[in-house]
Amino acid sequence: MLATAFAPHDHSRCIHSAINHAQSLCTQRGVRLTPVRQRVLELVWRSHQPIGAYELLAALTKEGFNSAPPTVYRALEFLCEQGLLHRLDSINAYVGCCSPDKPHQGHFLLCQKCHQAQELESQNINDALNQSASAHGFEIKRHNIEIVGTCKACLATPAAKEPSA
Amino acid sequence: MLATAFAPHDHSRCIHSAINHAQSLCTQRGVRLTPVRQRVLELVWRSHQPIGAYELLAALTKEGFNSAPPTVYRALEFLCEQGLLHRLDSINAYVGCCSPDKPHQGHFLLCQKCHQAQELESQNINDALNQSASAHGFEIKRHNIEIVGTCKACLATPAAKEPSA
DNA sequence: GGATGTTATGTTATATTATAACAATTGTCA
DNA sequence: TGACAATTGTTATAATATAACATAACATCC
Repeated sequence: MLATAFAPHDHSRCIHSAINHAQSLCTQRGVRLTPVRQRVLELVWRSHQPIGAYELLAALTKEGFNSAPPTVYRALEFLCEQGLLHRLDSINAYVGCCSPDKPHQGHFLLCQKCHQAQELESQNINDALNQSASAHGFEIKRHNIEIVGTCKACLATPAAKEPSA
Repeated sequence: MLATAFAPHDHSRCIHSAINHAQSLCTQRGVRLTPVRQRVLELVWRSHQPIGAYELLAALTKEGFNSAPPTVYRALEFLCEQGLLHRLDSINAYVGCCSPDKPHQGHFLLCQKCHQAQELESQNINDALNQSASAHGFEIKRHNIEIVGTCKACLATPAAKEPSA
């Protein structure tokens, strides 16, 4: 799953794995993956394209969930706290986390053309950040790394391209 | 100027230098640093603490500038395009750029305590980002690197501390 | 100087994103 | 079962950002 957001793949496995993972993590941690929380997680995982709060809200409404903004923001907050989602600040949108069992902040490649997001976990980036921070005596709490550009698949296809999953 | 946001310094020199720099760059480029644009730039440079659009708007209003949201957003857009400001996506705020003459995207240390922002330009970070991107065949257009935590000065002072400039 | 095109600003309205505050419900567990 | 905690419902509003169109300022060519 780790490096496939931009490439065609069996996305149902991503969803499945994410939900299973989430369920067992929440059980382990003694927190509750309630119906609305699980549904939000599934909706975010429908694709590798980050999704906004109000788009999620619309989807929930359509499915008959009660839904006002706080509903979805609370679910998103919970899921982010649990490391099941990441928020992408540059686009006010959320994307599923690829390895929620180990706490981390993601590094993201965001394709401007197909709008997929690929999460990276680069030790080199972490090292470089830590080095810069410590050179300034700065103690890191969290970080946000968003790299915007064009993905390999979109570079290869001159015409506009639809998201692959 | 480059490494002093978190430390006490003669901030009037930062402001002065930023404005002079901006004026000569705009002249060079044949673009206009109009009164409202220059004033917004000065207001952002009042400190190293990133400032939001509506706070700028309030300041402009107070000074008798015409001001509705588009006024300030347009000025901010211009200044960002010219590389005179950076936008910090994680806090919806703007901060002056320390080296507007060479095009770059900044890397920022954001202190949660004193709310100052320190811009970095780390070749190691750039290298690590480029390496990760090219490993995925990804072409970088721009990036946003925000590191949140506690600065040296605030780590040294147990009590709450006011911004130094 | 006046006509003309371009850039910038003024103005009104509204879209988008996010949270506060309090009430009701559900889950937990002694 | 009662009591407390966690979650969700509900209403209202705050905070951030842009669309759309009108007007004004500037440039420059004749």
